[in-house]
Amino acid sequence: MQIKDILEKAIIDAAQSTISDGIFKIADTDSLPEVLLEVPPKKEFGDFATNFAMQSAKIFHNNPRKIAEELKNRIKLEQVEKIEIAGAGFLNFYLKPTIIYDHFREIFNNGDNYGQLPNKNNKTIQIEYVSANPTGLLHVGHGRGAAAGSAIVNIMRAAGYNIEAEYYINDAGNQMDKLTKSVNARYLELLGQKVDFPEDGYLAQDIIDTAKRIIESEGDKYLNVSEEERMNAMRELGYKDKLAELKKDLKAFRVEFDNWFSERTLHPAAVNEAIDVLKEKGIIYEHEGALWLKSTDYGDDKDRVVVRENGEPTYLAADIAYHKNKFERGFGELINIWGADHHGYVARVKAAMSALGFDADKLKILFLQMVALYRSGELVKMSKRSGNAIPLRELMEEVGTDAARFFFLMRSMDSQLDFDLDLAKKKSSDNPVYYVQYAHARICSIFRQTAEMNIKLGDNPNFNLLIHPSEIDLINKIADYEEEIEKAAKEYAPQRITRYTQEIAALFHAFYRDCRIIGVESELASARLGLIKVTAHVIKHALGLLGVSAPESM
RNA sequence: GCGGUUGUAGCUCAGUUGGAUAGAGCAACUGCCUCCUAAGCAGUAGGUCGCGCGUUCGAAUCGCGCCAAUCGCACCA
Repeated sequence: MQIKDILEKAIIDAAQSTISDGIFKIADTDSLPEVLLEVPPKKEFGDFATNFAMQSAKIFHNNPRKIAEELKNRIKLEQVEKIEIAGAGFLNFYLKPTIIYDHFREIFNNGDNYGQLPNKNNKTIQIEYVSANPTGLLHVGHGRGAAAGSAIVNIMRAAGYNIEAEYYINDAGNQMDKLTKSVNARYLELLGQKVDFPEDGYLAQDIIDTAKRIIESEGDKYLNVSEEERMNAMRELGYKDKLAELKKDLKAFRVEFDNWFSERTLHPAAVNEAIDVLKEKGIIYEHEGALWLKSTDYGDDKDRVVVRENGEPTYLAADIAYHKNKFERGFGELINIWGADHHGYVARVKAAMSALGFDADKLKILFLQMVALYRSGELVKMSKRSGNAIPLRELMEEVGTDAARFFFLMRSMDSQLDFDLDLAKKKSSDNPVYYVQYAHARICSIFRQTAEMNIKLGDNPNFNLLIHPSEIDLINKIADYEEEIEKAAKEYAPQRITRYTQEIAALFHAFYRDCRIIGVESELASARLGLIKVTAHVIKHALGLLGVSAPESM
């Protein structure tokens, strides 16, 4: 049982005993507030604090300090050195120092497993993210989604959730037609034919690269076939090439998926079936030759077309079929990560799911605000090379995968992100990613040297020797780690972990200043080696959740 | 016009069931390498938490109104 749970229980028991002793009276309908234990903002306020007395002032009809006094007198725990009443009625708990050492010893003995919480045995949660069209390169906006999604997947798995990561490939519909026409035009052009480039085609350089690769592998054999045959070939070859490029970039960016779901598999059967079910339920109607979803019945601003006048299903129709499919796969929860520019789309998808009889609340849509790149203080809008939105691979080349991921994960998802390219490239403590990585490298360096000097960690270091404030701070930070993972998972907030890595690195650097390992007597050296061993593990583990490497030397 | 997000130190931002003197990094200024990596550490300074009203013992946090930035409001995806 964790010390927090012990304190919580003791507080509740004390509160209940004040009632049974007749000190305070409460109405039958009242229930005790939840005990909120927090680490106080200042060290002087103890190891844990609760505002329970203030929270219960109302139902006890008494002032918080009086209540706190009664609670204080009833809580007797061997782990607690003293309890103080402070401020408006805070109860501050000061633990016996041995408690933190006992806890730290457990962490130490847990070794590399620290940071992996027990499996929650939940129904698998599906997280769908990136899902960029296979018609061009991933750009930095996709990069932020990729970093956030993969970090959330990692964090939730560490928190003990069962997770399946999925990529939805929009390999059907309009944009594939545009891709086909564009690749076709570039193919012919590169082989010396005169072509009119399609008006709505994709102009970027990467399409030319795709056409080049097709020529490399297939040669000019599609020059002398029918238009139809060539277009079919261009569609499949172009698609294959684009998808391969996407996967290449994602892999380089340390992003992995358990499942790649092709939109094509929904056409036409699943799409038709979804529409038929909606028709049966009477939420589809015909108007001006098109089929409309009556999404206004479910809170949408207006009704939406699902089948166009020309008989083609809209993107929404496929998306309804896709989400229906997801619900039918029986996940406990469905999480989508979308760009902020898609927020207007939520109401209609949820409307369709509700109409189909699913619990739309199970579908959780997280939004990512936009990314703006800055170089020398100036907003960078376009890639010089491609003339288009900045490709993720250019960012990776410029600042590296570690810095790109770390910077993407520094801010909460619903803050717009200003990405400072100059800062991300700096090799100094100004650059937060180096700052954290350096802490890890420093520890590894100490281990290399102590190994040479035959300073031993041993199996059972005496951690009670770690009494310097810098040591205590570091121990406490380490002890917080699993709770931080839990919170980050619950709030889908990877930036909490990013922040945590910066904080623990700062505490380690302070420790490094104050506490030497080489040159102190061996029992103390051993305890300190134990402390930094766990520190290194936690930093590496936390960076791992973010998809950032932890180098052993820099 | 309607909707989402944002507004906290000069800059970039943390700060969730409402709690103690609102935090960090950068930039600025001042110090610290005969000593395990100075890619580091310590200190100083910096605030009407966008504005107003309300709820509360207590509000950066909750409610309402306003202002500003941004993204959206397709038979595009």
